[in-house]
Amino acid sequence: MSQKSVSDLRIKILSALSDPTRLELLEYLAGGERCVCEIIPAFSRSQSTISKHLNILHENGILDRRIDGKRTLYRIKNPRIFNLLKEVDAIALDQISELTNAGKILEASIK
Amino acid sequence: MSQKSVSDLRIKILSALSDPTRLELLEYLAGGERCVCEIIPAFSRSQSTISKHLNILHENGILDRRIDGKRTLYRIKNPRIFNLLKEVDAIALDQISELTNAGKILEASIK
DNA sequence: CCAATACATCGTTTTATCGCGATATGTTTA
DNA sequence: TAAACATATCGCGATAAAACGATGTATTGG
Repeated sequence: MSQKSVSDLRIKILSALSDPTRLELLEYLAGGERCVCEIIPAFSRSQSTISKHLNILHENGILDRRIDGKRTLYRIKNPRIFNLLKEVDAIALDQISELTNAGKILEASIK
Repeated sequence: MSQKSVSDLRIKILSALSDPTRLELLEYLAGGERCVCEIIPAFSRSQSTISKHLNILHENGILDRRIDGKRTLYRIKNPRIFNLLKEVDAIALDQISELTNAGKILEASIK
């Protein structure tokens, strides 16, 4: 049995989210469950690449998978993931406004 | 000028956090500003490795750096980072209790 | 039951990341 | 100003991750 520790899971969750395509997939799936056949044409990546990214998100407990006939449907497993992403965005926005402020200060000091 | 977009920053922040040593560094720095000379002996990694990880956290806007004489001090730049980590932990804990529940269900079905 | 559809997986190439020792840089102390 | 100290950076080998086309595996419609 693969012993699960919070530390290991933390890294896995964060790594799973550290990829632009996977973040876009999550945003896309924020709209609800979707089959791979819908997802692929919505992205400018090969079928195998999308399949792999979906699988990574699934392996790391971010997405749930459900097979219906010849289709495979993916959905967000735990909506908490969006709280997490909101926190990331909050920090990103802080970083941007920090730069903006630095710009203003510089601008003011030039006058 | 390196155009900053929220999407880019998101990935950078998440990538910066996707490493066990860097997460440990953040936990260590939760105790407040520390100089590298204190940090290094607290970790079982080479000086160059720790220096690099600190630099990655700094480059990605997670840590602030301050030079005082021949020492360099690092500190958490934005305490929001801990909210982010709390959200990650919440998801990790959900994943663990999900497994625990699956175990209980299995256990019950055996009886 | 054969062809088509929907995905997953494999094998390969390219690119990034980790860790380390060695070396460079900058600061202070003697 | 030379030695010592504190830290960053370089260069490299090893490992992992990303992308893609090709191939494998179910499932279903005809």
